Amino acid sequence: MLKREKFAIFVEVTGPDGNVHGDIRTVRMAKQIKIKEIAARAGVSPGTVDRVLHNRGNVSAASREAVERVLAEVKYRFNIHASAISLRKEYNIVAAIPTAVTGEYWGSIRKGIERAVEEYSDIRLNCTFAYYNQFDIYSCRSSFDEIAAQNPDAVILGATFVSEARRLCELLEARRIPYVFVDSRIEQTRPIASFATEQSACGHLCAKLLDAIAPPGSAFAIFNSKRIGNENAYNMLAREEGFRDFFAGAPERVTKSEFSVLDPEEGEREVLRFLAENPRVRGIAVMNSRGHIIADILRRHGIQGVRLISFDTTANNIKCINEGSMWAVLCQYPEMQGFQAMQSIIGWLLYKRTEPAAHRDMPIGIVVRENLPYHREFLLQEAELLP
Amino acid sequence: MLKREKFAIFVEVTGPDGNVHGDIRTVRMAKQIKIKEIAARAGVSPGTVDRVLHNRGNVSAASREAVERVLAEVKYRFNIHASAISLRKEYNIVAAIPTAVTGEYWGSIRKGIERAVEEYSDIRLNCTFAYYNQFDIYSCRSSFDEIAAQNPDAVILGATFVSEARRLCELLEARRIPYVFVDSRIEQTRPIASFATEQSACGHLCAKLLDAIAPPGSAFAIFNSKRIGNENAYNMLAREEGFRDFFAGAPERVTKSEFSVLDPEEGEREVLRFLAENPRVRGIAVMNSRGHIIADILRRHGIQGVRLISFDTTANNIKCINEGSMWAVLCQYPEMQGFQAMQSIIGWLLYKRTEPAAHRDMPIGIVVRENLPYHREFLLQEAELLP
DNA sequence: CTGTTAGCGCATTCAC
DNA sequence: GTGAATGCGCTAACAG
Repeated sequence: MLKREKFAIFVEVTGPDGNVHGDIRTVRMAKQIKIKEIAARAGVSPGTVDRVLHNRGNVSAASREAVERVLAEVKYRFNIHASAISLRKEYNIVAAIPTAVTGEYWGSIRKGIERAVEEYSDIRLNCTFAYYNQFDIYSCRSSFDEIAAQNPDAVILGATFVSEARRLCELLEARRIPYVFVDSRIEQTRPIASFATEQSACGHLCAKLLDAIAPPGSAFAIFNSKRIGNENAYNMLAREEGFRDFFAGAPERVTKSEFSVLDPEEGEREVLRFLAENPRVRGIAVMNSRGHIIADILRRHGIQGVRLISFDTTANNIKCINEGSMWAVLCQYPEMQGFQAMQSIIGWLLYKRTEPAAHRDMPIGIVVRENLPYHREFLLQEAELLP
Repeated sequence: MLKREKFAIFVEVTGPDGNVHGDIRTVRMAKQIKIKEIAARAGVSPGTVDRVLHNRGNVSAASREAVERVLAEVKYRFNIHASAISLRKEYNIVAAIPTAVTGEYWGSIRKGIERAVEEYSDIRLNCTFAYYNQFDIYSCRSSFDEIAAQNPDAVILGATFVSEARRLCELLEARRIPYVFVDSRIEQTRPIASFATEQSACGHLCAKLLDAIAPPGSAFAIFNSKRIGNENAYNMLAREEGFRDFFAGAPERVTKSEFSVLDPEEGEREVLRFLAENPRVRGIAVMNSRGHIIADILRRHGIQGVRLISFDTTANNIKCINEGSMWAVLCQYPEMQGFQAMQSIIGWLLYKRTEPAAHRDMPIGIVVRENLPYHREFLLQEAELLP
């Protein structure tokens, strides 16, 4: 009834009813070929194979070809453990990002980077964070100059000033220093990878949700904080574009307003005035993480029936979601961005993965009160393999 | 203006306006202590330290104490690379799960498991899949018996028959074979980890969404497929409970119905009849992955204004989301579950992480048409470090 | 240019 | 019980 082979290969199980019930199959690891074996087959020494694999020159055309011929037949993969263990180089990596406050967006990106350093703690990584004020081009420039001065092995860039970023990228490319982007992608640069959310899709989604949850025919407002926040204007504009695109057939349903963050009382007056003047508005989109400010105003003034959606699972926003003053936040998984950015650098530096990876769009998470308790910024469990 | 030390430690950048603009700080890896060093400090040999660390006996009380004293002072961590490389054992792992069809729920779990095997390909893992028919207790029993016969090093269990699962777990515990659950957690068992979604929270979320997107005062229906599907009844019941809980204040708004899957034409008649008899129903929840069947019926009959939410990003459901016949699916990240299950086994077997991990609730994803293109079952990029 | 060799940190014999 | 010795697969320095 049970056919069995050493460690089960294929088994059919026939039950009392005469039917086949089960099916067992084994996925066995293919035996990995080693450098030594490749060397033997190519008639060269392991050292030469290593030189070919890492493209580090000093190999005659003949040897190279011999090795490559073997390589073409077998599918060789580095044993990352053996690599890591025999690699004693220290890597200096700089992350130049806007000031990262714990619990806010850039703080999460930083956390993701730090987690990667932790996760790969068997690799000697020094990570330097160079923070700048994202509303201050001088600080950005100094920060970037400093990076150049450091001459690091790789750079992680959270770029809010496009021109400055381009300048730095040129410099890095000239020095052959690899770099990756987080939270952005900049044309005419050649990062080894970039991680960002498709902002207009976020705006589109935001509109879709507000439209779905508000009474038919409602009007909607885009609220932007005035020049202060923790996001760059570029992202906000792209989101707004996506939002308006959703209502392209009825643009009159979308209004836009601004509110001061620096002067909260003035901001509050602005918001209340706007709502009084626009009674058909039944949904508000705040295109950055400052939605909690609006939520507080709505809550304090007992304004019902106006749904609010904002961005990023910051500490403040989470509070609002929980107390019901905000309907949803859209989440960009900043921790994942940071983690993956560092991962791609490790892949490049250590494992010589030298083709630039395509840009990666991050998932867009929808977080409402009911799934908030299960939401995780960092979606793979942290450092699972660390003892 | 720039203070610098070897590789930047702290830098303040003063701009033309006299303000401080930047801030640079380095996170340097703490130097890890090695077994050799511990041995030296404890006045024993590396071998002895290893024996203590792995609890494998043949150590005098005196040596053990000496080592443990040192261990208490320093925070030692195995170098996973060195461990992995010097560990040449082959591990046989069995995954006993319901028949896994690619593109459906259990197929994704399998994929996650396979990805983990792939990702950790430097560890010798053989994974055997023992599939059973989740509606057939005989097949489950045979499958589980086979597992016992195999005497594997660890087991992944997707358990739909509680009694059978318990019986197997007892057996495994007696033989000290570690096991983990995916998609479930079963009382009175002691898995080293378990990964599952909080099903009643899913139901609750489902209700919240339907309520939000349907006109005020709408009625809602729970549609269940009759005894055929790819989910176990237990999960469906828990979801229903959560759903009803949301409407606890107005239970009359929730109706329930069933439809045949085996006989599609009959199923269609049932659905149409139900909708005709319950015109106030403006939202339908299908508590398993079979929502696409309802979606097709609604679409083919041009029934507008009834929102539909189902579970799992199966190929069929994704199609419906895209064409607009389904409003959302709730997603349980099955691939992640499979991946993490295997990860926790690796952690246990190789890195001797021996405290049972707490149960892990998976995130609950909301997938609508607008964020579908960015949705990823497997949220950390796949095999990023593989060459 | 190329082969040889000495580690990397840990696990596991094998003598003592 | 315990320490010394060997090897895992790969990298890099060193002779030729």
